[in-house]
Amino acid sequence: MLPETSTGRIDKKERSALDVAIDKTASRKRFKSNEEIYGAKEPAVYFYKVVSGCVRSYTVLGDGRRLIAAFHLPGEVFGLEPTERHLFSAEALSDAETLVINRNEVTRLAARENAVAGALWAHVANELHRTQNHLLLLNKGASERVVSFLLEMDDRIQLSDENGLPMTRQDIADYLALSSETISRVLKKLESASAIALRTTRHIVLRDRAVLEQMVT
Amino acid sequence: MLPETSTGRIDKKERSALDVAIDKTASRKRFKSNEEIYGAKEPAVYFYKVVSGCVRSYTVLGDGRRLIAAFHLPGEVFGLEPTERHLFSAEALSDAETLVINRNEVTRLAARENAVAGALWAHVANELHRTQNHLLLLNKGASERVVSFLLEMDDRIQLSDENGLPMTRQDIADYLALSSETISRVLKKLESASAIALRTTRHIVLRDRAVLEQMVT
DNA sequence: CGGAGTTTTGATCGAGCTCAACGTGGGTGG
DNA sequence: CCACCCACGTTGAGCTCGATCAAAACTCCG
Repeated sequence: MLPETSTGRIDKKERSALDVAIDKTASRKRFKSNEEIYGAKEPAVYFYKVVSGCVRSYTVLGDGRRLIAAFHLPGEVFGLEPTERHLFSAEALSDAETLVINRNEVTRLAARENAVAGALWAHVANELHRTQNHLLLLNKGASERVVSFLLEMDDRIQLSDENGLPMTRQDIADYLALSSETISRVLKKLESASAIALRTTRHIVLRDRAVLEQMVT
Repeated sequence: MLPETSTGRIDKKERSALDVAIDKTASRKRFKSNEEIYGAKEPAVYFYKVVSGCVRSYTVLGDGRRLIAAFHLPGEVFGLEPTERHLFSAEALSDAETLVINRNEVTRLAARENAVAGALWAHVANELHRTQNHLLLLNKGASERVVSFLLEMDDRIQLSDENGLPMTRQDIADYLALSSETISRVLKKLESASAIALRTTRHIVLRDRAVLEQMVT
């Protein structure tokens, strides 16, 4: 028990234990661009694993602004909340293919198989870690937020000419709690400083990772 | 498994299961005002339960600003991270008495007793829920943050003439990511609107909860 | 090509920060 | 018991960063 992932990441062994559980019970489902996968406050009957495409988890604040809590890329599990109801809504960013898993089946399995229980624990721990990082992010300046985002995305997908961002400027803005105009301006500034290159709007290449990393402090 | 606390709160049964575990193994330790309990990145060998006084979990950002992640009041458990090392530092706000629990002992117990494992799960789930709320908080205006804080504190301790806040303005500021000056000004404004009364600096009374609750939206 | 959604760019505005000065109250030693 | 003291809190003035508003430019498809 208590899988002790010092990095906060799900490690290989646990991931495969959960994967096995998922493969046993999952069915496949496709979502079109901007299609809702589930809404906040709905009973969390299912959770999901991204096969292809990209998904956003978000909530709409009282004043109508949208806060994106996370982007979910292929291979990642989302919607597996420790509560009975979803806290966030989820939508496909682009056309997306997912595996749909019945939550109860997996939790029943977890009661018998320790490895699965460990994987679930690790997943929540990971989620907590992510959220804490997001919290720290919002206490930084605009440039630092954008740079953190770029570095994070470059870790998760390889940013290159062939491999662009799956999300719009507005999505980035809502993730970083900035306006889309500010995203534009910061990116421009980073390009002028030749820390990045903007091949097209979606294709951003990190030119000087060292400089970028030292900006986030 | 998966204790399903829809409120995100640890429910009675689970709390007592963890309490029993704590009572079996805990020793008592006192900390003086502002004394460090543990530092960020230290191995998380122990976790704690507040008996009396108040504790803050915080981190210091790159630019020297301090972000308080949580205040821990009597009865609450803190330092029980899902990672091998503490993510935050913890200090006593005031003179505080705590129970110190060896983490391994409890996790070993959890491997055998399902109720204890459930309590641990619930604790992390609760922590996640808290952090998510904190995240949403930082996307609101200054007044809304302060009001949210007051309502939260009134839920946790009864704010009254006899029962003041345990923390300074600066602590509140670092929790809400505002300056202490802004805290002062907002409190003043709320008093002028007779939504609250400032008996002394630490003794704040909520006069019109309805108005306050409708401010946070 | 054309048209709608997205991105960029510019100009202005404002919430909250910073810096500085002043007030206050709780604790300590005489 | 009082006076002093020093950390804490309040108040004011000006500034800054990023939001907002407006409009032009680009891009992706039909």
